[in-house]
Amino acid sequence: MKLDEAKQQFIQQWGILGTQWGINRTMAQIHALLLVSPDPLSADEIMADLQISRGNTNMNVRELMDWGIVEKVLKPGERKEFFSAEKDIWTVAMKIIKERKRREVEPIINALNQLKDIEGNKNDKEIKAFTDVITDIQKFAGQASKGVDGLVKMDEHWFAGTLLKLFR
Amino acid sequence: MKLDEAKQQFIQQWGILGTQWGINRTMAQIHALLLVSPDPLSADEIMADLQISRGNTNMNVRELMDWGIVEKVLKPGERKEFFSAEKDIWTVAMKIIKERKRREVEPIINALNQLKDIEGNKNDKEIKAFTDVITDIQKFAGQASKGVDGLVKMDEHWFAGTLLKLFR
DNA sequence: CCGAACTTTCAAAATTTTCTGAAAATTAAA
DNA sequence: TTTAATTTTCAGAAAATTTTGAAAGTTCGG
Repeated sequence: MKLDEAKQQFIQQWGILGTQWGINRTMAQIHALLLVSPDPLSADEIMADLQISRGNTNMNVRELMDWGIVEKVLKPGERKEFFSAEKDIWTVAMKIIKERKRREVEPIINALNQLKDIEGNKNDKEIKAFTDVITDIQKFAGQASKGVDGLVKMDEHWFAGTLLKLFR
Repeated sequence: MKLDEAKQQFIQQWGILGTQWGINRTMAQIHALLLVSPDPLSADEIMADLQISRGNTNMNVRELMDWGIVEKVLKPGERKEFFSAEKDIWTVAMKIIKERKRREVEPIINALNQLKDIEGNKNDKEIKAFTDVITDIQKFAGQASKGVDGLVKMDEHWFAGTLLKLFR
């Protein structure tokens, strides 16, 4: 298979995967494109490659930067901005998981707290079923949260180890 | 807070969370409703509660059953079908993770295999950047997959333990 | 069988999300 | 400062997804 064909297929697949997980297709595609580009790309290059508008490019690149998995790169003597993706997949995964937890899961878990104080007899079947579910979700979320933090720590720890290797 | 108000809020929140993770809002809402209902509900009850059409109810309940987190319950002497949700949150989470992995992640990981065989010099910067990313994603996916299978096993093991408790 | 009760399907409508592109804002070289 | 290059914004257009509801299909008691 030719490189360009393979790249396009990868970009399409990554876009589909993103969509299925609630991530904007274009955002996932830009991410895929930057992942497989050895050098940083300009907005114009992204636009040309993915056939998308400047506005779309701009918004999704910014979003990727907000997630901490793409960064702006300035080349000396060039007016344009270039963009480069974090290449270490484990680090990428950790950042995404951490960020989604923070943005999407934590607010809801907090909101659940307010739902635990229900008027009426705590032994009523309906009330008990409800508060039990809320409590269980909170417990589960707490455990899952610890698990995720553990993974993130692992990553940071391993990163420190890698840095050391550079000096050996 | 009144029970019904809290229920409605929980259902709305669960729907939003679902949406953000690429799950149909109504599907998540039906799931939430069944989670907090002590008894199985009929399609008519779900329709009335969430103010949705029969078709919508039917499709999303079927999808929840496909995921293995809602089951059909037949009451003796009743013509109607009733639906009940798996109440153990850990089990629900494991089923969802397992299923999403199988349906959405695995097909893409398999598709990546075909992208690794690129025409041209393997040392070319562009080609190397591409194949390295694909290889890293596959490695990562393999590890993550093992991790998930481990969690699922934990669940099954723990389930056996719970069964025992019923007899103590 | 028949027909009432219930479930399923799916084309079209409604809604939500995403994308475009031109105007406004910003930046920096001259 | 002026001007040209570049980035950002966002209202409206386009696309994708979800929902409806009525017709078709199924099931089962009599």
